[in-house]
Amino acid sequence: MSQKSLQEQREQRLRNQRSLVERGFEAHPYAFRATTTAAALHEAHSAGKPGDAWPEDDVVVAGRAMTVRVMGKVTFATLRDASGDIQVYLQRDRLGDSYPAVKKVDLGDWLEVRGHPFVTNTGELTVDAAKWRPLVKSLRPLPDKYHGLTDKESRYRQRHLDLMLNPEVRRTFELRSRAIAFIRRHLDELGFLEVETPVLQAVPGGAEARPFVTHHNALDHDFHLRISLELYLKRLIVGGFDAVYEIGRNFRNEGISFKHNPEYTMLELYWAGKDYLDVLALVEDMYAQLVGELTGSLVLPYQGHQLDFTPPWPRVDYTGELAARAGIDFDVLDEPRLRAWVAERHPGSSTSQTQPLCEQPMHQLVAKLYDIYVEPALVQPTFVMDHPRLISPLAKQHRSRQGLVERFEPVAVGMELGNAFSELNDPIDQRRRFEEQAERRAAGDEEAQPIDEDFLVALEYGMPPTGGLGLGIDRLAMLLADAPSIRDVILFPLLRPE
RNA sequence: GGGUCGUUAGCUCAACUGGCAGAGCAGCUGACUCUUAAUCAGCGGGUUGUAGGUUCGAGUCCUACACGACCCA
Repeated sequence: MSQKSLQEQREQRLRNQRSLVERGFEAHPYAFRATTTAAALHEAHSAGKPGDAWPEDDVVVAGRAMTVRVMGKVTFATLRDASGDIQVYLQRDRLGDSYPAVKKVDLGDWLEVRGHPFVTNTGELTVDAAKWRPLVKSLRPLPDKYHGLTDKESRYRQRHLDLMLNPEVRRTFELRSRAIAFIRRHLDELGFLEVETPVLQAVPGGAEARPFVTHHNALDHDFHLRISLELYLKRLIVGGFDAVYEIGRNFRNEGISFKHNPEYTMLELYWAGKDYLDVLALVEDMYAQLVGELTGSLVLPYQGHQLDFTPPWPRVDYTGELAARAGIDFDVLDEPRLRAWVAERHPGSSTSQTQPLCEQPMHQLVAKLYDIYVEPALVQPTFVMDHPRLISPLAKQHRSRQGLVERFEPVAVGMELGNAFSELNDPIDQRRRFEEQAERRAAGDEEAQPIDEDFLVALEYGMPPTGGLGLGIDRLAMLLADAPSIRDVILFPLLRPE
């Protein structure tokens, strides 16, 4: 880290800072008052031609100096603010005594420039400085001004540099932010109430995942970081709220991949009086409106695909689609026949290190077959409907189909975008499901859900018929930004400490 | 978890079958009143991810480790 070249450059920059102070500038002024932005200036003068000038237009711009071209008694610099880049022109004839200090400006410094816009001979909108001052010095050199910062590890570890050097990265995170704002606005207009539920939970439930464990000293008790928001939000429906949502962080103690980060953001909503089909309509509608408003089209280019979000999206049946894609000509929930089929088609091919696929518990077997045959094949936005009961411990028994529940998952480009049910509100049935989970836990399945007695007691007071939804915000952002990895839509993705 | 690839100056990258570690940008000095990857002249900057090993000699070969990327599960 303390390489000589870097150290020398830092010392040089500190000398330049002292030199600026000696010339009467503040090293660290307390505020700046830009009257416009780079983007606003470009928009205001988009029709300007070389030689045009607006001397009556007195503007103040402020930004980071990304390039500085000193040509003796004249200097051009490009300032970058949050909106974009604007060139400024500093000349001795106009600036007089304050001009020589321009030579003490280093790449990366923030500057404030007051002047009037004009268009250079080569056609670039530029602010002709009547006055300037440094706002802060960068003590470190910027990465290569032409190639920028490309090393992915550096980009994730030093996101500030990534944002500085790669404007499209900033746009990605602006897009993510606007998507979340859209969702809030949309749900608020539908009458939903935004709430907050605990991150620290004694019994982590609502999903099948391994939790992070932490410790509260004063209570001398271990807590878990939440793996979902579900069980607390349902308590609020029991309590009488009729439509609630939360956009918050979940923490799952599992591997990292292009579509998994251990902490990620979920929208969950619960809607009294509604079933899963009502929720499906909401998802289809909200996704389409959101994509349309944020990108200007319902067809989204994503990694070489053209994803069409125009409603209605195709609906496919979970078990039916699995049978069709795997080439199974019997009921996939017929356990003996399925095991025999798997033993033949996937002999010994263990997807985990533990046991052959055909010997795994039925719920894992079905889920893995779905992961192999169905999910990767679904490219266009699609609703996968009516999952097996044995992989859905919180969803309500299907009103007309034996062994299935009322559940759907929106899927696109092989990624699960969300998960929704007609919520199970029969406390007796819910206890039975939890007990099944407990048995799996006892058998060594660390992802099986623990029994949440408090939640069961709450359910016994009567939760009205309710539709619920979980929607992955990061994956939504990936689609919107055409980002190949979840790390590209999380500002600070989890990395191993150096 | 497995496989493949990567780690060389602040940044982006070179360095053939093992033979003096280089370039561009950034930096320093100087010139330059419409430049824009400014240009021109000159100069400095390295524990080649870490620890071992082989060798007369290792950025290069071997082993282990660290971190990362991509693919697979």
